[in-house]
Amino acid sequence: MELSERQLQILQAIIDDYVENAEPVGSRSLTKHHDLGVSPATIRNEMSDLEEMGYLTHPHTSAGRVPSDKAYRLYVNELMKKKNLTSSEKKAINDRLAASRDEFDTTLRHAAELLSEITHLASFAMTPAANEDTISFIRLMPVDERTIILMIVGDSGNVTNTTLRLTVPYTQEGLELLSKNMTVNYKGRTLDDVLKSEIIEDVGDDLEALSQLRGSVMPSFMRTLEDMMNVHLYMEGMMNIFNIPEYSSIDRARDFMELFSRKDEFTRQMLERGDGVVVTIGEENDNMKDCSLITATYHVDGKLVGKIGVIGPTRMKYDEVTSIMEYLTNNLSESFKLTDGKDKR
Amino acid sequence: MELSERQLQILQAIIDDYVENAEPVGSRSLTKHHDLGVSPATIRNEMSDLEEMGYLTHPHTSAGRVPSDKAYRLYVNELMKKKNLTSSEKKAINDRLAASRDEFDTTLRHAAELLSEITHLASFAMTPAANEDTISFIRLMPVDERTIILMIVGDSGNVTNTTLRLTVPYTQEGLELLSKNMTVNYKGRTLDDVLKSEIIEDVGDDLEALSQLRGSVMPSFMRTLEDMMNVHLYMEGMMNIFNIPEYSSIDRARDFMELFSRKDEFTRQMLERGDGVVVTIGEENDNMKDCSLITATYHVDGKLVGKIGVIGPTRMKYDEVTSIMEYLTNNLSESFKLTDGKDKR
DNA sequence: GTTAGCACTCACTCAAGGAGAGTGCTAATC
DNA sequence: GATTAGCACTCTCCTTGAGTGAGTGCTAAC
Repeated sequence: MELSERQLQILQAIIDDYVENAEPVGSRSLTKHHDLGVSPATIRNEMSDLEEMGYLTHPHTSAGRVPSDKAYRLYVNELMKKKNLTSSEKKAINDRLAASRDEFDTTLRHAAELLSEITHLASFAMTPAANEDTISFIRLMPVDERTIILMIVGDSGNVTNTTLRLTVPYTQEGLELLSKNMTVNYKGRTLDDVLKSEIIEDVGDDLEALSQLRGSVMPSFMRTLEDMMNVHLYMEGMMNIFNIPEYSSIDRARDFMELFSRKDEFTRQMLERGDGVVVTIGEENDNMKDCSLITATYHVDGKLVGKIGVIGPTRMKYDEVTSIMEYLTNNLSESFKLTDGKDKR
Repeated sequence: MELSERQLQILQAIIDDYVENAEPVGSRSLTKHHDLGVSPATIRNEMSDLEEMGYLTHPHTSAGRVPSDKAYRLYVNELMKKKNLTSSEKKAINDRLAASRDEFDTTLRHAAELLSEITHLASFAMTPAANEDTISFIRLMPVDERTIILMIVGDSGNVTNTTLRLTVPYTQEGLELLSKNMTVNYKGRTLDDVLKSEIIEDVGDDLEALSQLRGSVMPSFMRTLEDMMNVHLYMEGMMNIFNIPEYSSIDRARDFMELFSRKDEFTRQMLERGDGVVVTIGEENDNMKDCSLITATYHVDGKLVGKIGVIGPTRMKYDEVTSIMEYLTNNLSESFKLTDGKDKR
């Protein structure tokens, strides 16, 4: 069952040709484009064997061969070599990410943009799942007589704020007291933990007015926590798929696009994937059985984990794409180190 | 050149049929579906006149008639009647918007979602252009020894924050001093004004350390102001266009989608449009000459102006869409009143 | 002014035929 | 025994042409 050296060589050649041209490759054209040292007839015999082993398929009798998912899997696991990015590619990545270094979500969106520009495929970037992030402090600030701002800051630097319209009046002192009170209660606890816990009616030295204020603020507090935990998903380059022969029929294109309109489901699926560069090919995916999906993880502050990804036809340049993603995630992780080297707590 | 009553009736019938079926309508089928009281031959004569006047076109000799942009314009200006939304439609809109009343951007996104769900077209919502918004206060808050949060609050309730990584150390007092200092300098000024002004090196009672801190903060401050001014664009229902016969070819679909991938350009164009419900049909648009575009404006705090919009083929149900948008924008404006009735300054 | 009748036009569908790329098998060759 | 040349066969794709049907435009009658 082991493939011979020559079979591997032929398989690689077929994959190369097919990835390039998106058309079934025949024995004769293969010998033309590659120096394999044997005649088409020999290629045919080998192709026939490879097909029997499940590495190639046949759209119809008189067509050339097409690599199967199994072939791509073999290629990804054994055959492909890491590509080195050119220094201009590296520079483009570095420049684009550096421009927005201190704005987390913007940086991520740029990463997704880069990914789709370089690979000419659809790409996405997700913020980390923040349920393990811990609360650093909570602050309430006045805007006008009926409007306040609620701000929650996590230890990872994750910040969310909401503008609240109150139905009860408030005082500056009331806000400060409640801010401190909430910070004391929740500091150091994970978002997940706080969200799941009962709302604590800490009556300690509460005044009547304060407890009213708390009552108005708590529902929004919980909602904001949830939003803070939510993974944000940025998608880029969806248009690219229109240029890919695989999706040149309107129905295929629609199917492809619909995967992404269900953002929540898509996000959930992506979260389940492992760390590092993960490649899933065709049938290996739960839905999108005619796509390949490559994800890679980056780290924030060495702790929280976010993902970026690329989606395209199974016929894609796995070597290039994985190499770019590796470089990109390393770069992101480096950017997102909060305090260089030191543990900040 | 004035159209007769019968011609208007026929034109309306043709528009109705064509909007419904997306197929050129012939004289015979028109008499079948509408009670016009005349024979197909008469219809043909009238159609011929209408075509001469530019209200109808002919894909080819032996096909039925298709309304021209001019016909839709006439329809929108003269013929169409306002549709009343059913109470269940109204309820759906009210419920969906009420659920997120205090989170501005979320509410807007929901509005766009609603719009595309009801109309089955592509839709968008834009936050107001905030260059006229004035600064209420600025605050700097510590996170850890190298990280602070910069928060800018506008008088309209517009809040933006950024996490900054400092290369210089800071003190709590330094942050507070700088916050106050910046607030005093910028309070009441419009974002536009501040962005355009030179960075003021207010050396008054500045310490050396403070001026260093200011130096690190100012570039991010400016960048954050810019972000705050930026119009956010939420697009929904792009997938809907796959179900529209006009865009059933991959090329047309691609052209359509490409309009939206250029978000900045698109936003700029939309900002130029007038207030209230604005309908532009086919050739009346600068690009997207085969689409119609309907926009409507909502108000925040009676002052800032944002837009929502719908894009589809010129063949669309103008009466329904405009009615829904009118209802929706009224609802949004109502939601976004900060302090009911009273002027808050 | 309206209508019936009829010739004509044009897109669309379907089947048939030819071209081209490729396979699979067999027999000859190295 | 592996490799190769040769050839019949298969299947898609493209083109062509005939047939169909919806619709118009014109003319003559009402």
